[in-house]
Amino acid sequence: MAVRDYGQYDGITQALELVGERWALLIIRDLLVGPRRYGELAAGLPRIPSNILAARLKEMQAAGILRRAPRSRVVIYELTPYGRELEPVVLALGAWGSKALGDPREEQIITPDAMTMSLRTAFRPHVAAELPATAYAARVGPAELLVRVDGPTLDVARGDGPADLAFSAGPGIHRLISGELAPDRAIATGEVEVLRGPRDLLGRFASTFHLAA
Amino acid sequence: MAVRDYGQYDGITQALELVGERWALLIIRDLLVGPRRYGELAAGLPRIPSNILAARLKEMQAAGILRRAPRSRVVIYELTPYGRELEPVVLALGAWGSKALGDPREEQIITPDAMTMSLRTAFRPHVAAELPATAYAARVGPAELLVRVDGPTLDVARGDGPADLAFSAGPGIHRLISGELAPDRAIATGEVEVLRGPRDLLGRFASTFHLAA
DNA sequence: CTGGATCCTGCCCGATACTG
DNA sequence: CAGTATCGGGCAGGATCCAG
Repeated sequence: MAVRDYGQYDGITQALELVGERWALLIIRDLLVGPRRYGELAAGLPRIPSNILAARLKEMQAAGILRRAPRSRVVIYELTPYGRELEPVVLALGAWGSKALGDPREEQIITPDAMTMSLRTAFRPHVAAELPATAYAARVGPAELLVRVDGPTLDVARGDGPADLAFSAGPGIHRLISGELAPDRAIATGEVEVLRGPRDLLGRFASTFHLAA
Repeated sequence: MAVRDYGQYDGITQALELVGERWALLIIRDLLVGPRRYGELAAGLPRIPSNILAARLKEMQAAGILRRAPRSRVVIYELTPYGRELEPVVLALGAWGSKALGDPREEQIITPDAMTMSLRTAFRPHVAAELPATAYAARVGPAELLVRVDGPTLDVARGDGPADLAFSAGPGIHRLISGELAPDRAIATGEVEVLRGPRDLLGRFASTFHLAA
């Protein structure tokens, strides 16, 4: 730890020493959605080598960012309060990076946890507060999410459920959120397919989840 | 770029592909203070190998984060507007990391640019707005900074100048900003030495620059 | 002298096999 | 299922060298 060290004393450097290594912040991203088992983390990060996942978990545990918690026969990993304080960092990174997202390449996948954090990034509570409570069932690739907006609060859960609007989308959903693609055009081009519910609710979705340019 | 790829399509992953590699965000940190020449960047990051610095500059230039700008015979590097949008990310990282800063190790240094960004991180504009305009001349290790607070705006420049309060501090200045160390105790223990001006202005400094727990 | 490019060494990462 | 062990390759680290 002492050799491969940035050698500076300030907050940014310290942060990078703790979570600056490869894969670390993606593990944090998934744990911000909820506690996860080792296998769940591995499934959400298909390209991570298992030794790297194990190493990162150990390092971040030693740093007080996450903890191994035994839960009725199985072990789960969960963020400590200090680890949860990384949420603004992850949201800021997500907001910045999403502006540089082009079209997805063939091998790029969208995982449920990544999609959940993207929605949290794009969520505009002050806009949502003015709108009626709405539940959306969104299927993005293989990810099924139940998105409940109630006033200024957002809840995203995996799986299906009762929803005012159910739709299925490809990665083009990002262009909808970025405002690059208008809701009705998204439906017209087939990038978003409405499965149940009034299709004009997609406009409400787009104004609730929006990343400013 | 295609092999060492995270393989996911979302904002956070994209951000990490652009600025997630070693040293990248420290270069951004320094460029957020102002345009810098190659040698200035190298001086502010003493441990970076020159090939890595050159490589990062090229990569981030290709990504549209910074640009090489010829300025009267010399080349300077400056952030593009998109690169400047990383400021919230860097500030969030700095705020988070500074909470984990222990005592500095022997070899850890404080550079002027790092200190400038630390001050920006800790600056509380709403508090400063209630206080009279104040100029501080702060010497932290080898870094000499002129810190001007005028209402809700902050300006940090290198070098000396007219100031209401001039003080010299070690790395313990971070404990002052974190609230761990009261201003009068910082003076009493010698962690901060007031060179010119009324010493109770250090209290104003500490309430202007403060990181919430 | 500044702004890099080049070389070599070593370690981290990536991939996979293997084990409690 | 939850990791550990092992090995090869590639990026990082450090010194040196080159061009304008």
